[in-house]
Amino acid sequence: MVMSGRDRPTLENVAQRAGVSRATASRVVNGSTSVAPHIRDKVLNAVDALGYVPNQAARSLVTQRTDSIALVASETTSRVFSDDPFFAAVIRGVSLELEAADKQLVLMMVGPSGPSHDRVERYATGGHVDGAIIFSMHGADPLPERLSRAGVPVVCNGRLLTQSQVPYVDVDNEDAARAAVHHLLDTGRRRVATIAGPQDMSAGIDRLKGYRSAMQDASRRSIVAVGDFTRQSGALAMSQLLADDPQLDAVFAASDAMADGALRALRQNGRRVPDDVAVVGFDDMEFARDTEPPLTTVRQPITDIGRTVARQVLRLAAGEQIEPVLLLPTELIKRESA
Amino acid sequence: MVMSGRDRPTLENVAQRAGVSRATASRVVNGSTSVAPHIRDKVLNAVDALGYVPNQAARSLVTQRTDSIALVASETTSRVFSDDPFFAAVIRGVSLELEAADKQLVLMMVGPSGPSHDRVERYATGGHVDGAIIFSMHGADPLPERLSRAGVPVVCNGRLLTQSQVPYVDVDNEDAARAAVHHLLDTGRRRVATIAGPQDMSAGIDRLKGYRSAMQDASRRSIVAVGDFTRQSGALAMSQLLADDPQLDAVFAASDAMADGALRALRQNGRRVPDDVAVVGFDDMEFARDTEPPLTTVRQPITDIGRTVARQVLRLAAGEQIEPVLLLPTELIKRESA
DNA sequence: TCGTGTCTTGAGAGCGCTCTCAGGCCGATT
DNA sequence: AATCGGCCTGAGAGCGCTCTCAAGACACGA
Repeated sequence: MVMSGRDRPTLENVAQRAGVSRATASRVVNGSTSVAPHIRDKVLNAVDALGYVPNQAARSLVTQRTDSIALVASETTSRVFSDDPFFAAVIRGVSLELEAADKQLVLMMVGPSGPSHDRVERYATGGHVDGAIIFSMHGADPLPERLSRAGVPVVCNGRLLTQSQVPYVDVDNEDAARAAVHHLLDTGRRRVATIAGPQDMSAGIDRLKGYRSAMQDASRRSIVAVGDFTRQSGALAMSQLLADDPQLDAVFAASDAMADGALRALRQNGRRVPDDVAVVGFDDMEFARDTEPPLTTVRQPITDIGRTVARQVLRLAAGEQIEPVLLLPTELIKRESA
Repeated sequence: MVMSGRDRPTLENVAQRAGVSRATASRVVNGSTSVAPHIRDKVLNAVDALGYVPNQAARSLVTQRTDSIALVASETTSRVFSDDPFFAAVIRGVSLELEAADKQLVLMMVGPSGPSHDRVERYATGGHVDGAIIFSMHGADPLPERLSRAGVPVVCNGRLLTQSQVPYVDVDNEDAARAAVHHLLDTGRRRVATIAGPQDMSAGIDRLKGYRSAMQDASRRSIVAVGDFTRQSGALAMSQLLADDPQLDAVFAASDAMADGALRALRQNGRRVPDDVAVVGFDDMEFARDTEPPLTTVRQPITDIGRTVARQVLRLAAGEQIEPVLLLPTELIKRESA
């Protein structure tokens, strides 16, 4: 078995070439200020003459840090692996932030609480990472709490459904949904339905709650169908809603993908948008401005959520206190569908 | 700075508790067969009594392996971070395969040959990973070659545009495109246009080449517009094509997202699909069956590509010889758009 | 001139693990 | 009964790095 790194230069080599001790070479490499300039230069020269790169394993062994953060995502989540690019946007944000801090991103997918669950738990609690970001949890997943209890800095994306102190970053889903529904009501819609997200995820639950509360405020009856954030489920739910209440004149979908599916279903059922039925989505994904008609939707700053959650976990790993809950702002983007 | 793992049990502790030497404990943990069963049991008991998890850093230090593989993706790639879920599907495949081999996935995004490029290179050549998977490269990116030359096992997704021996996994884009165009011609279409992908990526180049070659075979003139794999670019390109040749009766788009954009543009220009214009896409993404009309498209096994590329890099890292080029099959999925 | 304090440098002890090597035990063979 | 061979086990040497601690160098004031 040929190892690529067998002949990689070590700090010892660098020190030798520079004519200093290993300790001094280490100081230079790690940017200590208390090294005489001319010695510093000698070491730096040696470093790039030899193409020296520190061995992370050796470093971790002594520092007890790994400089890497786990990003745990549920593989089954439709938001993660379907035609909803939510996942990519979050990763992007996380990645940007970690890169800036010179940390690595270790991606772990977990199935529905199967063996891969244990694997993640063992890996994370095993000190392989300095912290973990968990997102798109379904149901009352015990993972965040467990990791946290095991001493791993954990920050989640999205409110936890368990009783738990694990900090999280999210938008105010309930409030945002309420705003969307109010917009519909304010523009004269009477029979407003909703296509809710999965009811084992906080985003799904809270947006439905927001819808209900807004409808209650206006003394109107709720008309609900549940999807799973995908286009297909949106189309299906829309058909159901139409069957349930052919008179409905507006629908609030808990994701843009579902809203897009709904648009299709409406079209196929001969309804004009927004003339007959107004549609509001949620996310403001890129494709929302290209649907027919362009989608009025609740923008949430997905990449920012990724960045923020990463920043929080880094702070936590650095021993800082962080806010247990951080809610990022949303904004209703008015286009033509409502 | 409180470290979570400060008091984690070490192999020494396990050995002590089991009343054996550290060497024997190590043997058990690593599944060596030459350990007496009753001793083995004692050690295993100690392991889970203490909740022992091996320290990866220490292990790496001596084995010179890290058990992790880097997945390098170009951040600018529209396929990666737009409404095209290509990225997620590849990751999924890679992840599945690595998980099965108990390897970690380290995700690295690179911008357009900026500082992040060096970072990736340093990191990978620095022995932090056992291998690297590179995908969605733009232009003549020197990264794969450099890493490979530095002794890092590298496998790419997609043909390289540089002269290079770096192995890759892909589909036969040229051939697949040819098949798509032939289908159009065979069904009586005369003026077949194409919306090509970016011409600094092999997938873009090769699919265009396939289109051209099929058109030449049929002695027809090429009608070309170039997009960047996104919906928006597809819509734009379609409008251009329509302006260039109002008589066109078919279009082959190099991605489903662009095909979807094209469908929209066609609709907006009053063309019926497939009656006036037939449309064929490429990818067979999930949404392709829900477009209006459902999209005829070239299916490529994206998740499989991810799996395969992961498998190849693992083999390479294990010192095996691998095929320099591996082409996975495509299939023309006929739906209603053509 | 000598002592004191400050600053830079080097020596060396591990971090937790794997793996080689040698020793010990035991059954088998002559 | 003595010797041989095979199989387990333990001792110990590192892997490459960081960090503590002490020693050396130097400037300064008394």
